[in-house]
Amino acid sequence: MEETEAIEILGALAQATRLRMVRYLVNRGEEGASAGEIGNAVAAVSSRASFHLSVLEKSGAITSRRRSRNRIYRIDPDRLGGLLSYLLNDCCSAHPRIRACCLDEDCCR
Amino acid sequence: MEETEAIEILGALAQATRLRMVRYLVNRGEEGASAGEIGNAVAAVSSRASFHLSVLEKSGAITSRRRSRNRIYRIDPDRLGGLLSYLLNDCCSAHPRIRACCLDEDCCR
DNA sequence: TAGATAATTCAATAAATCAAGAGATATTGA
DNA sequence: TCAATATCTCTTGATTTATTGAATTATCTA
Repeated sequence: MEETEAIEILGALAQATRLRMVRYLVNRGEEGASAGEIGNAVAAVSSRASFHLSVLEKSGAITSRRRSRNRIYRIDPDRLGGLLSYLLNDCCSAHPRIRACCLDEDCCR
Repeated sequence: MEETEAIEILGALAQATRLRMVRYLVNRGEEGASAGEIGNAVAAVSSRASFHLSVLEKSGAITSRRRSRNRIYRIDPDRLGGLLSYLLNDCCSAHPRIRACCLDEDCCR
């Protein structure tokens, strides 16, 4: 992953509404969710939800496709995994202590 | 880790100069580096380096202490590890595919 | 103590981001 | 085609962030 791509995803995640959207979509899995459902889940009015979803999609963290009247959003696991790999393996040179935190859920709180 | 803490670190990392600073500091390890060295390494004038270092320190990604005339900065591995753990285990519910990317450096590019 | 060095703070400006609502667009079904 | 539904785009204003150079603070050494 390129630095500019990583920065775009990091910036997309660095916002409470958007981070909650990602968390919600991870739990929805393959099924995904419509913009309306997501907006409801994170308490955002439709225009706000649409804006934040477009930021997430532009960064590549999520994908979408239209299904009837709805637009269904899903996370892109490879993309999110790619970001984590970039941070851990590339930026942090697989630092042993940082790596241990990822493997062991109870490591760093 | 709290959501607000994670967002602050994500926001700190979502900027090219700061991400390069972190990458540089990871490679410096325990030894750390002075503000001047870091500014040089990332091609930032002193006031800009100071500003970005303070953003990183405020987020908790790095720590500092004065040593003689210099201020020495170091990464906080537990804090960075905590962020990765938060993203992987908490936000992404240890999603198998995302997790695989972290463990296998060649998984998601 | 005076001068040199290292880093931070300040002031000014430019740019980006966020929020909410109004209106526009796309899709479906009667 | 018309009305209803779902989503997106645009506008406005407020807030935050980034950049630069000048001024300030802290520290060391001759």
